[in-house]
Amino acid sequence: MITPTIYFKSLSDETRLKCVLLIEQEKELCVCELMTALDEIQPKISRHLAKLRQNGLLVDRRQGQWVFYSVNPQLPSWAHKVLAETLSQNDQFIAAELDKLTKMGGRPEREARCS
Amino acid sequence: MITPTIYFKSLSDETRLKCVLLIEQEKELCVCELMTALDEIQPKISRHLAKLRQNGLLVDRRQGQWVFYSVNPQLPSWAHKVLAETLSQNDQFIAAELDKLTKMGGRPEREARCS
DNA sequence: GTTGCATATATGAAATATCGCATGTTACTA
DNA sequence: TAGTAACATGCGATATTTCATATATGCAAC
Repeated sequence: MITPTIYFKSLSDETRLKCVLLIEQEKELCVCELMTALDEIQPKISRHLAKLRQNGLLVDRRQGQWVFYSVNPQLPSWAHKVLAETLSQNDQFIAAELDKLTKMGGRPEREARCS
Repeated sequence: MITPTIYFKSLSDETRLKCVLLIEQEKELCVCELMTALDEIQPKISRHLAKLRQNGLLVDRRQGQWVFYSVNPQLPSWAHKVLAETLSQNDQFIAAELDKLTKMGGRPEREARCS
């Protein structure tokens, strides 16, 4: 079970926090979409996502060449409420990133998840 | 206004997080009470409280020789809900500290605040 | 197998955070 | 004014985090 310290430490970096909030908002995003949204190089995004996965905040699924990340459905409810509450009152915080995501071309197609 | 990044960075250290949650629970605590509860030396507690004050999470009031810290009433509601939600589902996280606080002798008397 | 794209990780340097100790400040008391 | 208790801060040492670059891995198409 994730501790409050590990949880908040995971959210304490701006890149990681924006990744998590974008994923919370969009349900599922792959590395290349986050690269475009945040305008950051691939290893940087990948490394932060790895930390978020190791710390239990995100889960990933591979579909062909893409790896999609989503919020871990097993997160305790307080942890998920923290994300939902933060997102609901901070649209400005990820507005520019969501805009770039919308304007991005060639986004990968999703197949239905077996969930 | 506090940014989500600064807010979560403030909560990312275990000492700071426990201080904030204890204060949220007890409404108001002074440095020496937090020293006892967390069993940490005074400069360490004081420095973390200073950072929490600088980042806008806490406010302080001096009463005689004591300085009492409480949660900033001007925190945006999402930020306060994060504290309340975290506290409500993690009693174990600060149980030992609350116990030491209860057993502490010679705690300072509070005077009514002019609020 | 080879090429190409998406993603992951290793490495080491640079930046940042945390710490203990010593010292400074403020307030009460005598 | 001197002494004591509570709290704050300056400083150097240490630990942790973040970063860019380079390289490795996994998958699909040919």
